[in-house]
Amino acid sequence: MTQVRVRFAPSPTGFFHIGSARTALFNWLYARHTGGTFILRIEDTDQARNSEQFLQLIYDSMTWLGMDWDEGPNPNGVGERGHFGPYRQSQRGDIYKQYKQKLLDNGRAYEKDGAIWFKMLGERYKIFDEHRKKEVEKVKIDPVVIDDKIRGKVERQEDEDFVIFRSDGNPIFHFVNVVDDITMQVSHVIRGDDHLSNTSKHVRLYEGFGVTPPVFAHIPLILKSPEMGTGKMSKRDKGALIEEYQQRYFLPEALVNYISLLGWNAGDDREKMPIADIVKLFDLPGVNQSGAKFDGKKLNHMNMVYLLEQPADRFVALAKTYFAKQSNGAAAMANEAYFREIMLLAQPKIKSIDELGAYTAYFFTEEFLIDAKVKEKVLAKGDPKARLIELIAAVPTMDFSSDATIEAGIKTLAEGKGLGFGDYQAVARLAVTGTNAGPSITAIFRVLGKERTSERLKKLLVTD
RNA sequence: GCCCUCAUCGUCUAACGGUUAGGACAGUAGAUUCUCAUUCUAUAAAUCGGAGUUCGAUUCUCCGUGAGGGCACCA
Repeated sequence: MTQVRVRFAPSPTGFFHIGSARTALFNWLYARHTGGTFILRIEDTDQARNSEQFLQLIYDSMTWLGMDWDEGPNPNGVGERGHFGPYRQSQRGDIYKQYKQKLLDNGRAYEKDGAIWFKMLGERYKIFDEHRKKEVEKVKIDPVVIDDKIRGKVERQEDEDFVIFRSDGNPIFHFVNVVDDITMQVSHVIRGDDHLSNTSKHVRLYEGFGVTPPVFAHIPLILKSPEMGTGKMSKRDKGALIEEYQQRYFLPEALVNYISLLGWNAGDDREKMPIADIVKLFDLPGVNQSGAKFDGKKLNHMNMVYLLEQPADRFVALAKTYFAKQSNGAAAMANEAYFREIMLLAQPKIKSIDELGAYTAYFFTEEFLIDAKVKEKVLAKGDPKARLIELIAAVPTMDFSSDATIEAGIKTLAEGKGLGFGDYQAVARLAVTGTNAGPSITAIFRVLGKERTSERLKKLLVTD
């Protein structure tokens, strides 16, 4: 068994999207599963569309998702690792020239109109192509048979010469892709289904170089969800960009877990599982053949499940990075212990980190908003004003040392009036948070302290 | 138009040719907690159509249909 060498070969011509991430992930998983090598190769031959910004985004996204590469440019873009470089196609011009010459020398390439064409072998004839509205020259030739690890045997006729070097001197994708895979000794090409039709070209190129092609494995595409329309997921679709999840403070391991399930499963009912288990179980024959529609709701759910089980320290650290980026810096500047206490109250209640701001706002300012609808609702029920007055009177003598003592205090008050805890809860919550949602009211009282609790209760009474 | 690929609940997916076609997300209905969220319980929901092969097809074959991809001096 030869050593597994796989590569992920993005081009820095746009945002890093979920389809790219999944292709990268399947390559990475296969490398880690087999103990092979994962190569990151930058396909930046399209000088008109490349950008340094997008190149950096590739490094950042890969790193954030936890997909480390054994060979390729360094994550900071300075220098590189591995012995098969350079790993940026823009720096491999000499290698391409050399390989172009090989084809020129062995008669498999020729020049026409300033471009270099790859020559198919066989009897030639001309035919008018209705689709392209021009006459094309075709070659009578046997179909290429691709023994795909995921799709099985696929046959396709490749019966036209094609350009491998543009007249401006730059090589074309098919050519560089194959040359790089040869020189980097790539053993398995795992890529999107959209390349399946190209593969016959690639096989002919390998043949032209006299090299045995690698194993191919074409994974199904990620499609738009029904509400987004039809077709494959594109960079313009909502939820398609990795960057977006990073900015929304999704947990990368949740995102990785979710996308691993798009076209693959563990073989049992398990869905949420640590990356080590996915690595252990992942294999090419287990990959599905049909396209998977993207479901943002399931991803949200996965993220929530991961968030709930985060250790306190990691959650608080995540919350800190989130608040540090918010325009209102009050939370980020808050006392460490106070901040931590609040975040841990919020953790079991929120579905994503980016809800934290709104969810905990009232802890960090006295100028929090009162939700008008909630207010209307709460004030319409029972005699909230009387309850408020009673609370204001009772709070100064209550024991604020723990949730339990506060609960006892309110219950004592309630019992004295022949009422229940619930009769005070809603109006108290409205007064101190402005909402009808949040952690337990006793915890909020305790964290706010007697002073601020009293102030807020009084404030509502006055403004009411 | 030509070529390639695919086809199980709305969505992601299980099911050696023999199951009451299973799980998860999203629905719906209840229960629980001081609110909200979580959680729990219940519930509805699928084998694209037609031929064949077989004692028996979700599963194998063919034909339709539908969906996706490709057909560049883009990657």
